[in-house]
Amino acid sequence: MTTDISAEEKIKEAARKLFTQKGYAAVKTRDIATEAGINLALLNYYFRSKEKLFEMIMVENIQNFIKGIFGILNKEDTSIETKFEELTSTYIDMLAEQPNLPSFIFNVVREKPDLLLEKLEANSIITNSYFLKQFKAAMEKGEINSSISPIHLLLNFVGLTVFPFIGKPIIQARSGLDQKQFLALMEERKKLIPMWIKTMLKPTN
Amino acid sequence: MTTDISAEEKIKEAARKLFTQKGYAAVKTRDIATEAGINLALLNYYFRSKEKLFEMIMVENIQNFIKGIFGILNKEDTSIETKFEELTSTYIDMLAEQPNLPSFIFNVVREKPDLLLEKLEANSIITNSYFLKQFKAAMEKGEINSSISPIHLLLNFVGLTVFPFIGKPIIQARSGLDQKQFLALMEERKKLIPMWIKTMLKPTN
DNA sequence: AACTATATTAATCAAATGATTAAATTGTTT
DNA sequence: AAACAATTTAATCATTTGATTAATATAGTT
Repeated sequence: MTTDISAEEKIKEAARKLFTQKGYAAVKTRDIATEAGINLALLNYYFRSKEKLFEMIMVENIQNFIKGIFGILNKEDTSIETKFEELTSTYIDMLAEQPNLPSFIFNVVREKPDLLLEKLEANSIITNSYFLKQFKAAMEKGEINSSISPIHLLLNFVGLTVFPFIGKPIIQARSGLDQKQFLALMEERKKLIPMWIKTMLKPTN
Repeated sequence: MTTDISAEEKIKEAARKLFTQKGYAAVKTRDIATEAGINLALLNYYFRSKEKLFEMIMVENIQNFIKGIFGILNKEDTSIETKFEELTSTYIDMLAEQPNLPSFIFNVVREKPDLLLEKLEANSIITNSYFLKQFKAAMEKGEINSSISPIHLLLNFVGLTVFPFIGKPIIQARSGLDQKQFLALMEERKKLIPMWIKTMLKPTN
């Protein structure tokens, strides 16, 4: 017996699924209504407009995407390496459950550039983090390869972690990996990525 | 004096620009007509339908994305390391000129999953390449770290190279890098990425 | 010039789409 | 039960959107 969900919830979940999968323009209000199994008018009754509904989903998706980072980046008693291990593990678990979050987010920038960037303002998570202080300190002490700037490191970490999920549909189609095998690969990467990052950070002497 | 371009060309270029930027559903035929400065009916006169026009652009975009790989992967007289250097350089140059090709391609899979994957069938570039033979041979000889499978390597290479361009709008907005600075960073990566790949490949003894 | 094929335009169509309305149903309070 | 508010529905609107048409203009051919 499926728990009795309110119409409002049904709409929101249908909208989340479709918007996250296909973006804004490709999803029609009638698609959402059908997916939710409700009358089209209820969408406007509860959420005023398609636009408003989308923004709501978008904000939640962004929060899902960046929550979990904050705590890790600001721990004062873990090493840089440990932080990368925790970040990788947290991210891969999250992406395994919501594999098209990254595509969604990068796509909002394409479809509605202003909208996302404006909502993203509040996000100074990284620049204000304890992690960054820690990183700079290690760099001054010469414990870190100074030829790799923090921005390269960030690009690398996010690229290594997030990219496989963006490319997932193509990868699976081309390689023939099924869902299980794909997840097993990602599980492997939980150990591999921090290792790779570690070697990148190692000072060249 | 702008060279006199035919209406057909104007439409195609406008379509390429807009579709590549925003995907299929978000672009309206009238947007294309306006961008091209032509009468709406000409779009259908020359290209039958929005769908046909889109497919044409898509195929060309995919070809742009994968051309250039083939030659490099099948050279019989270059080392694995050299191949990665050439791939990185070729790719970053190409992406610098067409930064939203990756977003476009990954997005087609979202909007029209069947369409892209069907067109992608012909693409067995990697699996049939001389590179793969070379790679497997090196692995058997123990010249390569056997804990990293070719698929991880591919994910890493593409992730490190392509991801920054997918994330470009967000990265620029958050970091304040201008176009010039961003390109300088990517230029740096031409040397860095092959180096990182190299250390990933190094056997752990 | 007369003819023909091609290119271009303005006007219009039909379907799709986001949104609203008024009526009907259900739920809650008195 | 009566009265009221909240929810849901079917019908409808006004725009948007992809596409077509018929008329006109342009260029090329005889």
